[in-house]
Amino acid sequence: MARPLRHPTRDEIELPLVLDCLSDPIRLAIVYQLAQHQRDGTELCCGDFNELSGKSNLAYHFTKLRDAGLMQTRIVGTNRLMKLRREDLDARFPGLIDAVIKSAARDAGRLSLVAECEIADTD
Amino acid sequence: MARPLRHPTRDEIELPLVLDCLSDPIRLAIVYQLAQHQRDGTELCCGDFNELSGKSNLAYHFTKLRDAGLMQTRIVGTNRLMKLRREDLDARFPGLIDAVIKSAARDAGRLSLVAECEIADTD
DNA sequence: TTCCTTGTTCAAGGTTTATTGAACTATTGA
DNA sequence: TCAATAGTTCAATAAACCTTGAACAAGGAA
Repeated sequence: MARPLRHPTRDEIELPLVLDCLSDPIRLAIVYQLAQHQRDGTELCCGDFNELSGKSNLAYHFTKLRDAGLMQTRIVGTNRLMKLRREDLDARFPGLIDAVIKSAARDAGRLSLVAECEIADTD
Repeated sequence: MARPLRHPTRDEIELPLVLDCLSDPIRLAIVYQLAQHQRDGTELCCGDFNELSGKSNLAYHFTKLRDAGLMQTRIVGTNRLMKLRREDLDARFPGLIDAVIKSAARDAGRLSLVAECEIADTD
């Protein structure tokens, strides 16, 4: 399981692939949650998204997000810690991720960006 | 041919559908060209995109763009005049279209946003 | 009217996608 | 060593997607 994961370099990140990733509701929710937790420096692991779908389906979406250059994954023990590649994305496509995250936040009601229980406790 | 075309209202425009539209290279090129010509108030007709693909394939993409709320089409004689729904999009998703257009412009080389001949005469 | 132009619609095709469950690997902890 | 945990990979399936060409509809010009 310690196979090195391939990530595209900054320059290899392609706009259509990024937009395609963001156009899927589950992937948008993943990116949204990564963006939220990025602000306090937290990395998330696969299990943190279990409310969004089944494990194998999530693994499929994680691969797409990693291949498109949206997120970085590092392996720590039996966990995968993931974070948004914000600096790279901002450098390649200034303002894009920001606009998407903010637009998603405004439409949070229709988009189901988080699990039901997480919506409940908005303390 | 004078059937009224259905356009979603501003509020009905959905983020995932918009991003999905923009993730296809042909549709991104259409939106890009609409955005360029919008600045001088020009509307474009279907034929203006003939270099991008065949007519029936373009009609398919036009329908998707219209259904997603990205562009408005009005019928004038035997032509369809199309424009970007910039105000509606900016109201729903501030900064998004701008970031996408600018990112596309930067990557113009890889994206083939215009026909070969148009790239040639950059006068 | 007749033809030409503009553009849509339809059916068919091949491709890619998202989703599932079962089987598997690797690490941790008892 | 053994079991539990975290996550991947594989095969299968149904749905959606993009593309093509042929047939169609409507307006403008001769």
